[in-house]
Order: sequence, then structure tokens, then C-alpha cells
Amino acid sequence: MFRRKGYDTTTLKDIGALAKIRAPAIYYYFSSKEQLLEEILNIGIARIHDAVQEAVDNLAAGSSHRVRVETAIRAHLTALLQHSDYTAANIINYNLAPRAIRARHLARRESYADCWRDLLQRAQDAGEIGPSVDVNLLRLFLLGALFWTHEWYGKDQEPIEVMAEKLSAMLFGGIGGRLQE
Amino acid sequence: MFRRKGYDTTTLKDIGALAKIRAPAIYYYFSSKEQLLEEILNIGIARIHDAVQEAVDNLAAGSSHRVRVETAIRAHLTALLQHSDYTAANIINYNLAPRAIRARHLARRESYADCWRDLLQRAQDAGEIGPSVDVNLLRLFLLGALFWTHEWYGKDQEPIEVMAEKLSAMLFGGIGGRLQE
Amino acid sequence: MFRRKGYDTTTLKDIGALAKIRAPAIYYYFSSKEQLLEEILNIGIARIHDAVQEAVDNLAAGSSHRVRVETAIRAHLTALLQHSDYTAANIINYNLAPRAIRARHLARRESYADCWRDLLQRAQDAGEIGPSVDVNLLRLFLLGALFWTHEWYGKDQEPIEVMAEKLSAMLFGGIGGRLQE
Amino acid sequence: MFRRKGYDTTTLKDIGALAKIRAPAIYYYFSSKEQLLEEILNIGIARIHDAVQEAVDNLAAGSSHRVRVETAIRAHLTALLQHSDYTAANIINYNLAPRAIRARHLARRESYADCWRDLLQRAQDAGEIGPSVDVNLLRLFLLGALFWTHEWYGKDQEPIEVMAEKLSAMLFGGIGGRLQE
DNA sequence: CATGAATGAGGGTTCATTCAT
DNA sequence: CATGAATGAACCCTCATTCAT
Repeated sequence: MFRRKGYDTTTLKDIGALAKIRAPAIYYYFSSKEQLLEEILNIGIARIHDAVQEAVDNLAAGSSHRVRVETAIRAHLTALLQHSDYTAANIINYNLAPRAIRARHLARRESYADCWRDLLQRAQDAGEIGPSVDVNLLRLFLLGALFWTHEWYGKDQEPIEVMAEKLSAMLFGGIGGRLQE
Repeated sequence: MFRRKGYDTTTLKDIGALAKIRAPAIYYYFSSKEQLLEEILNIGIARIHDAVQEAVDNLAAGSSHRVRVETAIRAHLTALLQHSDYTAANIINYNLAPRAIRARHLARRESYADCWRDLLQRAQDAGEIGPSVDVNLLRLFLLGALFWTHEWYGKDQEPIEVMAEKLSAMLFGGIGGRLQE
Repeated sequence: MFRRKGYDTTTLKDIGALAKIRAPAIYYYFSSKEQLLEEILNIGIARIHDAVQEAVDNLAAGSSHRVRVETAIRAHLTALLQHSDYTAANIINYNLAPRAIRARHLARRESYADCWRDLLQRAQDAGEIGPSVDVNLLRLFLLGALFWTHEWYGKDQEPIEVMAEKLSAMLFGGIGGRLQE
Repeated sequence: MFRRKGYDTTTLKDIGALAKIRAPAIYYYFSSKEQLLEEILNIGIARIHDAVQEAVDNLAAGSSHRVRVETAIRAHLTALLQHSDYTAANIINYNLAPRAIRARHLARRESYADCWRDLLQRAQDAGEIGPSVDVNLLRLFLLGALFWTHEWYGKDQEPIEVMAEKLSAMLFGGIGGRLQE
């Protein structure tokens, strides 16, 4: 519900109705609405982080860095768009969360960012990403493009795998045509 | 205030305090809190749309399409990050806005999207974007990357112009290094 | 408007709209909303009182008391139902008026009651109303029946004159049928 | 409180104070102030309707129609004047109730009217009310006289039974004196 | 483990009223 | 004679939270 209606608009009564209990019963499981939000935010980022981590770790030992990045992209998109209850809730509610929660949550976002920092840096070190590329900026733009998909991706769109592949191709190969050279 | 605290958390009293009037006086200018939100959302998207449109229109007649796209990127980022009061408020609150407002607002978002659809399609038609590129997907990812900057861009970051140029370079030239070829 | 929506529900803005001025302009003519109410209440009762008084006074000198009563009934009904803006407003809002206003207004209601007290007492003194009749109770019931008409009288009903005559006949002649005797 | 001060003037805080709870607790029992009003209106008319119905039904089988009418009058007055909390509230607030509530409530008023329609029509069919009497008009005037009593009846007045009997006598026998014939 | 009952805090909103212009 | 701008008071209502059961 946090995903659809947002933290403020969602009432404990709503949540209780969904869980088939009355609102006060929620306090048996969570100490406050804010704690509930925090746990949901945490789950949201963890889902993506774990999915990406696992997907990359499962690759064959000698996989190219480009394959590793593309795999990470696919894993991120799958986690975000296909099992989106917590992940989308995270995106939507993070900015409006109470300051304290946001502060605590930031560490987890950073941890996920590190995951990508590592991925991209190694690719550059290995020469699979050009030496002139600002990998930090690349990471920020790339993750932005990925996170933002939840704003427009719908059931009728292309399969996630195809999207991931296309994005990877555009990124690594560039979108420039012949006339440009 | 909608930008910092979000629509729900911001009270009319807060707004009134900022405007140095009491809360009820707001109703002299706006018929409801929702109307206020709607106008802010509209201004937000208009700021970006107008900035991009104007920047592209002001280019020299013979400018290459790549320059046009880079100009649009720069204009979008400038509007979003430098005059961000309304634009960031738009991004943050759109998802949580009442359904009716969101529905009405969607048209304006689409109109802005059309602006980019046109820009990219012409570039591809002219051969400056490769024929194999899915310009629709490109647009969605690119705009995502641009909108998401408001999540991470801070005062201490690089100048917007530099960022725009780097992004353009990565996109058109690709990020792939030598080893890849 | 007081008649249709009641004192509380009617806003000065509503009234102003009707008068084609803004709400504050009302204060040029009335010192408060309460004063407005009071004047309307007063006009309401005056309309009926004057109408009844005048109708009875205009009767030929030797008119029977029964004719006088029937004339009063007709006049009351006409004033209430045909020129009902103020009179109906009076009935509807009297009970909900602030205590002070109600207290002041009571005198006028009493004055109108005196009018009928006199009418009926004389009729009884003259023998046209039976000696066993409790004229005080008669007056209360009769006026109740008359005032209440505003609750049910509609445009499609019988002419007021006919109603007045029928009521008078029922009253003076009784409704009892043959079997009863 | 609706009876004394009217719907608009009565605040939920007032009501809460009377019930020794805070205003919001009212929402545990009623979904809105309007619903409260509606239930009170309904109870008001039901009290009278039931009282009249029961009184008439309890009469001995062969009771004359005049007795039946007089019984109904007495029951109506007793319900209205002696247990008047809901019944008087009904009368006072009906005209000012929101349109929707009034519409729904109308059916109940009509149902009570039917009760009297039946009573009077049978009396006329049986010959106890003269054939020339317009029973429809009689009903309207009679019920008006009865409802209006709440405007003037005070503790110091005659017993209700006496009033009912006198009214019945005036009605059936007429108030006309000898000189008139 | 869950509920019914209640509350305090506060929110959006309305409205009579004021007052400078 | 009228208005635009603003306000204070108050209202209905919502909701997270508490607590006895």
C-alpha cells in the first residue's frame, strides 16, 4: 500500500484491513508506523541489492566485464519491476520519509552504490570501459535510468531481458550513427 | 515546502508561515490544498519543458542533431537542478498526488515526452543516431537518468554543463574501451 | 435564502451573490448577520399580522363573527403561502434563532396572538362560538394548523380561498356525520 | 441538543460533552454528524408513528371511529410532548436537513401520513365523518395542529388527555354556537 | 494474539467579520 | 457605497496510538 498510496496516505486501518486484523493489532508486530516504513524501505533496497549481487556472483568465472554489467542491469530491473512491491515502495517513499529514517537508510543505499562502483571500476581497470569515461557519473546516470523505470514500465512493455540487453548495447556501443563519424 | 517535505507532510499552516499570512488566507488565492499542488506540479513540468524547447529553438539553424540533443540535456538539467523549487517538487509529489490530479497532469508529461520523441526521431532519421537504436527505449532511459539527478546532485558536484557534455559523449560515443572491440 | 437553507447554512457570501455585491458590503446595510435575521423574522410576522388585521378591518360593519374568522383564516393563509418569502423564513428559523433574538421576537408573536384572541373571544361573547368551547385552546390549535400549512402546501394544491372556506366549515360545523348523532 | 439548538448550532464537542466522551469518539458510533441527524430524525418520527399505531390497535374491537381518532390524537400528542426529545428534534431540524437526508426521510413521514389517511377515510366510509368533508384537507390541518403544539405546549398547560378530548370535541361537534344556526 | 473503545493532536476548511482603500 | 485582503475562531473529521480486556 505504501507503494500505491504513499506512506502518509496509507492508514494503519488500511493496512490492517489488508492483513485482516484491526489496526491496533499491528502494534503487536511493529512498534510504530515509522518502524514499519523503515523496514519496508530496507527490504526494498535489500531485494535489489541481493538480486544484483547474486546474479553477478553466479556468473562463470571468466565472464567479461560487459557481461557482468549487463547482468547487473538485468537483475536490477527484474527485481525492481517484477517483484516491485517493496522496491517501488522504497523509491516512492524515500524522499518523504522522516529525516531520521532517511539518514539511517542512506547507508544501505550507499552500500548498494558501492556494489556498482566496484563493478564499473573493475570494468574500466580491465579496459572494457574506456579510460576517458567518468565512471562515477556513469554510475549515477545509469542507476538513475534504472530506478526511474518504475515510473513508466508497464505490463505491456518489452521483456525485461530485452530491455537490459538494448540498454547495455546502447551504453557500450554508443547510439551514434555513421554520419557522425 | 512540497519539495522538501512532500504534499502530505506540509501543512497549510507551514505554507502560511512562509508567506507570512495565516493559513485561511491561502484560500483567498487557492481553492484547496489540492489545487495548490496541481498548480505546483504544472509549473514544475512547464519550467523544464519551456527551458528545453527554448534552448533547442535558439540553436543555429544548421546545428547537428547531436548538438541539439546535448543542448536539450543541458537545458533539462539546468532547469531541474538550478531552478529546482517547482521541478523537484513535481518529481517528488507526482506519485503521491490524488488520482484526479495525476490524471490531469499526465497530459503535460506526455507533451514534454513528445518534445523528446521528436528530437530523437529526427536525429535517427538524419542518421546521427544509429538505425538499430530503439529510440523509444532510449528516450525513456535518458529521461530517467536526467530526472533522477535531482536525487543525487548536490552543490559540490561538477558544473551542469560538464555533466551534460559527458553524458552526451557517453551516449553517442559509447562507454566501451579498446579491449572490447 | 433563510427560508430555503436556514440561517446557519446560509452564508453572507450567498446573500451577497444574490444581491450582486460582495459579502462585506452587507455590513453597510446591516450590522451583523444576526440583525439581518431579526429583521427578516420581524418582517415575516408583520406581513401576516398586517394582512389579517387589514382584511378583518375592511369587512363590512355588520359582518358576522364567523365571516370575520373565515376572513382572518384566508388572510393568514394567503400571506403565508402566497407571499411566503419572509413568512416561511420566520417559521423555519425562529426555533433556531439565538436566544436574545427569540426573546425580542416573542413580543411580536404575542401581539399577533392577541389579534386572534380578540377575534375568537368576541365571537364567543356574541354566541357564534359555543360557550363550552375553550377558545384559548381553539386559538392554539387553529393557528398551528394554519402555520403548519407551509410544510405541505404546494403549487398544485387547491386555491387558498377554497381551503379557507373548507377549514372554516369544518370548524364551525364540525366534521361529525349522521351516524354519530 | 438538536432539539434545543438545532443541527448546525450543535457541535460534536457539545454532544461529546453530554455523552462524557471527546468529540472524536462519536465517530466510533456514527460515521458522520449527518448520519447522527438522520438517525435522530428517524427515531423522532418512529416514536410518534409507533405510539399512534399501537394505541389504535389496542382499542377494543368495536370502538367507534370517533374514539379511534381521538385515541390517535392523544397518542400523537403524548409522544410528541411528553417524550419529546427525538420528536421535537425531528420537527425543528427537518427543514434544515441536507437535501439527501430530507429526501430519504420523506418516505417515513409519508408512511405516518398513510396511517392517518386510513384512519380518517374509514371513519368517513362508516359515516362517522360527514360525506361533505374533504378528509385529505382535514388530515393536513389536523396533523398540522398536532405537530405545532410543540411550539407552545409548556409544563404548566392542561393535561394532554384533556387537550385531546377537547380538540376531538371541537372537531367532531364543531365550534359553532346557537346563534349561528 | 487481538479487539473495542477512546483519545490527543492536528489538519483542511468555512465563515462572519474587520479594515484600509 | 463597495471591495480586496486578511484573520480568528471554530468546526468536522482523521488518524496514530494507548490500554484494559
